[in-house]
Amino acid sequence: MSEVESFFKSAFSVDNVIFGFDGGDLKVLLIQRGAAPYKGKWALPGDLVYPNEDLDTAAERVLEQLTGLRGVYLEQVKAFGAVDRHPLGRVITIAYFSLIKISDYTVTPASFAQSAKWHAVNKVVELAFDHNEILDSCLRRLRRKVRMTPIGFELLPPKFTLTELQHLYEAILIQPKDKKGKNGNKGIDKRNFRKKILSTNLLHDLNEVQEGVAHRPAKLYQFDRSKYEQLVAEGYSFDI
Amino acid sequence: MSEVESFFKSAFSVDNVIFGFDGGDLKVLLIQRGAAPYKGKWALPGDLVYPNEDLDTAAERVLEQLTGLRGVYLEQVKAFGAVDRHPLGRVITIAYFSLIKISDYTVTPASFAQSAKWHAVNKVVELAFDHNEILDSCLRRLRRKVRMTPIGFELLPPKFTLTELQHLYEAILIQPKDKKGKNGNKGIDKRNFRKKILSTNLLHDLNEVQEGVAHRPAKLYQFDRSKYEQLVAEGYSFDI
DNA sequence: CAAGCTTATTGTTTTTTTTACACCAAACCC
DNA sequence: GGGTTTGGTGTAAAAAAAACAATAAGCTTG
Repeated sequence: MSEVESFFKSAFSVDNVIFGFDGGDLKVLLIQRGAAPYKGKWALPGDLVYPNEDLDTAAERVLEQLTGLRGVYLEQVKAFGAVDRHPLGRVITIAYFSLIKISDYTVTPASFAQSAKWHAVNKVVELAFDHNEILDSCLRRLRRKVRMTPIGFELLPPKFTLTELQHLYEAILIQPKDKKGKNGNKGIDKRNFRKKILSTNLLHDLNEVQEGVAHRPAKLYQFDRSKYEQLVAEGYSFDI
Repeated sequence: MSEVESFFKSAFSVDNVIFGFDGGDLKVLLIQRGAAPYKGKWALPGDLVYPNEDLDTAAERVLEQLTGLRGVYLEQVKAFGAVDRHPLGRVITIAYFSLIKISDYTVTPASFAQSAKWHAVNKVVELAFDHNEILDSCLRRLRRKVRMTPIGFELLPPKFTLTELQHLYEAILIQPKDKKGKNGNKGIDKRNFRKKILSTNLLHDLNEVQEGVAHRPAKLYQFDRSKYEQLVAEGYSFDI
């Protein structure tokens, strides 16, 4: 390792916690490492930052190389820099999380040989490096942020039902506390949730309904981003 | 610059926004740079991270070298890594903020030749590098955090009055919006503030009063940290 | 096509939290 | 002892949050 170490003295990287929602669980996109260290382990997608590249740009690049997506929600969380966090040298990493519509991600583009796969965040295994810790930080950040800003919609298709939206909030906010038995996590009250979310006036009723469901079809809504931005300019603050 | 540039390729630093409270204004401790770049400009205290030093440790070191203080409140905020943020090379910096009791900071210890000085956060001038942006981020973080966790007490002496505590919250939370004229920033209602803060039961009434004031002396209180930690263990969440 | 199944939709009441608001008390100064 | 200054207190109205259950709409099945 020593000749590697002398070459590879100090560097910085970005790691990206890419969240998605499949209607039931909150998921995170992980890659299986094809090379040492931690070969075979699941890890967050990430890369070293290029010498002339901003941190945000590097995070966008990692995201695009893996998913082909651009212009999606991306937020820096914090830096992780424990001396021994990387076995081959001093590498501090800047953690980001991004929110994508899971249906926009099809299969791994050709450019990435590694196998990438969605994992339910509640069932994530042991990851490479300090990536479990990074994931935890990003998840906590998401839990806080999703109640203060309307970023939840980034995880849903453009048209969605109120039930889907509620399930999204439940998947993000309700953590499995008690292992089993009667836990206090009842879920969100349906009537109160709908009342609250509709009272923001940020959902546009499309006058369309679901199709192909074996029960009463639900109405479809769309998030009205321009209205939100206008309200923010007037001092409005989203809060769910 | 080119020979410097080739030597000084890429590095990381920490910068520390050290907050204090003098009874009236929220302050930040700045140093005046004694060397290029930005010689003579005010800047946040910071330093390069040593090769075998954790990021948190580096931030603690910067704080201790400047103030002589250890074991004070310190929190990482985020990384700043624009390509051109440092004129001499690629340096990304990890921003921290810390909260100290302003009376614990006497004068610059001998180890630091630079002149360090408290500046009211509302009147901070143009700083070196991207330090204004870093300060803004840390201030926003403090504003959010001070309402969610009882960190405000870190800025007050061990014994304080409710009026002092209220002034602290006002100094942190009320931002001077409208330049002049009738702004909407009325300040916090005294009765409601006292009701709310006392209802947490986290303030211990010391049965002592102020001395040497030319008016009715106020009662002194102390923050009960052990009670807070016990309540947190039971699921309590501070909220002001 | 009727009965049954599944999910969607809706309103009221109670409780809790937040806001608004004004007067007397205590110490010092002169 | 009267004036000045800051400390300390309660109540009522408004707003927000929480608790709670019956009917509606479409599909499936017999």
